[in-house]
Amino acid sequence: MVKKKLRQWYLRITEYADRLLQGLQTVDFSDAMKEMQTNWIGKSIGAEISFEIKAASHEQEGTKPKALSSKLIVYTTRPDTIFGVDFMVVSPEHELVKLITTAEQKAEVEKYIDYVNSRSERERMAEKKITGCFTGAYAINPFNAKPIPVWISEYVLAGYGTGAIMAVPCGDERDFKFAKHFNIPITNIIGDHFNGEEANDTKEAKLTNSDFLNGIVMKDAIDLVVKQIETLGIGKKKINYRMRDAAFSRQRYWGEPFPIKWKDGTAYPLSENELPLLLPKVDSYSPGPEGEGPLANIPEWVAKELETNTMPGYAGSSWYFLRYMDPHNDVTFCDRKVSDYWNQVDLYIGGTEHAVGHLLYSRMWTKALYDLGFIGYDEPFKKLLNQGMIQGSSRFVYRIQGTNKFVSAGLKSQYETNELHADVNFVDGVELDIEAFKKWRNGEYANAEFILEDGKYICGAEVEKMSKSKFNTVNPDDLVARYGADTFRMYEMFLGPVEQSKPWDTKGIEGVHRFLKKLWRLFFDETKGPIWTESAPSLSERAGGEATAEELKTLHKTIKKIEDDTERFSFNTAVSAFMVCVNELADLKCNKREVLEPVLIMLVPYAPHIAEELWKALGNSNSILDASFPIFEAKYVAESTKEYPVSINGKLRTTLSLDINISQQEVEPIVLANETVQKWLEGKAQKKIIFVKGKMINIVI
RNA sequence: GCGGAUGUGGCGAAAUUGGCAGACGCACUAGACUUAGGAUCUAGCGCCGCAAGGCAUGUGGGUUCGACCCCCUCCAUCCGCACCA
Repeated sequence: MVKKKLRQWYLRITEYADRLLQGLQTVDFSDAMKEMQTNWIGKSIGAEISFEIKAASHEQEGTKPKALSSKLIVYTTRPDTIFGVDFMVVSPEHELVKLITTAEQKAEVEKYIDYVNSRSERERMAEKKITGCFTGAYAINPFNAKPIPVWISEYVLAGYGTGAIMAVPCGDERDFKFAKHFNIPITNIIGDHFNGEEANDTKEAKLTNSDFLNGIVMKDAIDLVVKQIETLGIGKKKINYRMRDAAFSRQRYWGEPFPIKWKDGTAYPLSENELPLLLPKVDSYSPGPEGEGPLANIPEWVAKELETNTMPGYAGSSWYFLRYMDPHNDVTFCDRKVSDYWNQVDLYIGGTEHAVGHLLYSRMWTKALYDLGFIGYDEPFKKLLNQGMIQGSSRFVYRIQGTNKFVSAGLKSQYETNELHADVNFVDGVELDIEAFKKWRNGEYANAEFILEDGKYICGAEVEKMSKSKFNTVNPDDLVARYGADTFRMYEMFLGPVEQSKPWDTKGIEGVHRFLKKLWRLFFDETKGPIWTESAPSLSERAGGEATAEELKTLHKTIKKIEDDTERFSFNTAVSAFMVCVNELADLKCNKREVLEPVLIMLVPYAPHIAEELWKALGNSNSILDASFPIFEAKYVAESTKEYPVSINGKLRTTLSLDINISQQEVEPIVLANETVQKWLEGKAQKKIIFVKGKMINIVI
């Protein structure tokens, strides 16, 4: 493997950082999503302060300090701690390192930089060792002329802020640990708030040891110091973002071409009449000779000096919803009148895995198009609903180290084993189908031996992301073939709240399937054929009369529930409401078109195929998609009495059927006369009777 | 470490505004129909108890006439970010 520098294009998303942050307040996203984007953008308000540097070792030797033209500029969010700075840390890659390192420290610094370079990013993140090296140089605190040793350490990142920090060990945990590790004396500027055992990042402490800031509460001192450094011309207020510009070119894959051509090493955009730039037809998508994209393999493309990188997937995914509004327009991507008409995407259902990618890029893209006047809004998605992930349920086998023997999960503690994913498709529950396992991966385990428990090989199990690499993927095609797409769709909805993740488990799918069959039987009998009836006798020989009050009550109760549940994305309870409805209609032996037809219409989004099929079976010639949603009428569900729960001291003891409009005065004597209530009162007088109309009755004794 | 979420029967879950905990479904038990049942129907099904009743929404506390729901403590699991000064 060889590391190579490649030409890359970047999307200047950092230009939009602040607006992407502001915009979050105007959209209906979950808090988790807003939090993720906010953290990713990582806005921080602070100051850049520049420090004079002197090479102290020269001074000590009595020679003239070497005049250093470069100053050390640090970024801090806590300028109020300026008098607590006990050392500086610059990143090992910082350009100043070479300039300021003293002769005495040169060897050590070089050794340290070699060490840092030897470590991969992964190692650096995984093991957080405290490492560092003194440069021999000192920065001068501009307020009290105190010399501050300058160190280098890998914990300071070159890419953030100025790549250098002022370390305040009494207020920052990492700085504190660093100071302890290298025995750097710690200045306490927060009085009692610092205990010497750990740093305290409070902003509430009154400053001590801080010259002109003494006695001022830290959070109030921040602006004071910023003003002061601005007056002195040694720094300025500065806002930083953690977010980086997004790499916007790809080499390995086919993607949209850049409308860019090169001339003498300079990139020029193609003129309008050269657009659209279309990709050539190719047979092979292999990468170009020097790790460039596939386009570098195409002579006519290269001859025109066109850019050979292609765009990443999110180039298209950032704005496709606009094209969907006006897909056949060959003049512009989407006519302004059209996008004004459709406006924002009302509801976007997607997973959180796109939180800091696609969902951030589309927001930026929309803002750019808005700025250019192509669309009239700068947020793409009005509301975002995060559906949970269907996770995989992984199975593991345990191979005894250095052997081809596998030990059943219950016995694995007796051996040194390696855990391997086994394909869930040949595990029944947790029992491994050994023969299938032996044939797996072209017989890689054909000669494996197995240590069984009770004659079975038991696998370990864990819930993980569903992924091919974990061999825990299941193919929905099998289920669709067996139960149909409607059952599959409805079962997914029935599993639980949409926004919750859960492992894929088909245990309950039968229930949904039975429901659909039961629905079917309201229309058709296995032997008799069609059994639905018409309300008006003249329309059919199967006349059933008017729908009864009970039938209409079931229907309208369901209309209300489905409307409400769908509106609040509570699909699992909506499915259950359909089940209740069909159960009730079956109990009532209701086969009336007048009642069944509205149920079908409501069912369309949940089980579209069967709804349409039954709709057609009823003799409708249009599509059920064009039918209008049934209208709820309260009169059919109105009750005249209510079964009130009666509690004594909050514990349910009995229920009473009472007039819906009964008042507290009327209730009290009825309740007190009740046999069960009398029994529980045991002759004692009640202190209070709580009566909540339409809800409950509670007697306090 | 920081941030977000979630904990309710054997299982998936419901309880929408603080007011009957467990709707609906799976699994299970018994029965009916049947040549048959991986079809359908009936009944039962949180735990303890013969019953009356008691106990139950991760733990411990608080507020309230009343808490799965509000507040505090702790525990567990999942997800995201992970040295961002």
